[in-house]
Amino acid sequence: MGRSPCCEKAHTNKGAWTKEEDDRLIAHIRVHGEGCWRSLPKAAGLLRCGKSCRLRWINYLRPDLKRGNFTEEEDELIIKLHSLLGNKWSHIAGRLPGRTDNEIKNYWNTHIRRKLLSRGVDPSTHRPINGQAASDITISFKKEEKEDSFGCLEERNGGQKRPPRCPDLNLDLRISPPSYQDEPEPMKGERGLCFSCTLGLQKSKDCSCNGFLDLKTGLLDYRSLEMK
DNA sequence: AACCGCCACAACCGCATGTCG
DNA sequence: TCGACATGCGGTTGTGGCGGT
Repeated sequence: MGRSPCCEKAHTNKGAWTKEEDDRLIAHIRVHGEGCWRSLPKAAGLLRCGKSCRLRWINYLRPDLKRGNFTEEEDELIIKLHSLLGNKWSHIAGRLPGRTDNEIKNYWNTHIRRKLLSRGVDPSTHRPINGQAASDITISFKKEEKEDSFGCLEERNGGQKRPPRCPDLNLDLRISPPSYQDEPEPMKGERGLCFSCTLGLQKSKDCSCNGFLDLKTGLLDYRSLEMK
């Protein structure tokens, strides 16, 4: 279907935002709130397209953004979430309060990729580059389980297998720590993890433990538990 | 001082998805 | 149900800073 351009390109500024443009955008959103991005530039007196305004606000001007370096804990959390979700930056960002998808995407491409490569891990598959079986970051689903919160398990309909509904999710992945089904009970103080928690959905209604990603800093944010 | 290459990150682009009449 | 529109998302590009030569 044909689409009109998102903005009148001939009459819009491009490139870096000026302080004045930032101030105008902030002032407008303070008064009118977020939304109506298409009409916002005109209303705010900005020669920018709506998408540009939205990006600028979401990625840099929002008051709740956490600027500055990523912590080691954030690094590891991003790696874990990426192993589960792939390049779903917005979903990953939803679990890192104060961080944006764009920020995480850039950080991944510039820092974490290199970090994983230096560990001998393929950043896209999270498997060892030398071809060995992945040791601790893989996803596996038990056949008995009916469906996870993302609806990614195989379903059986009249005994027939249906393909997973999340073809873009690497089902060869499993997140550690592994289930204890074939292992001794966890040591006192160690925790087994329910399936919700292995997906970073601690405290969801399905959580049956108090485990995974329970960072001491309380970094996790469950605003976006509902996946598309 | 000038040049070059690399890196980090801000911003853009095109497509997908959601919503509404 | 369909089309138009608004918004969101992920990949890619552009650019400024910095260090090395």
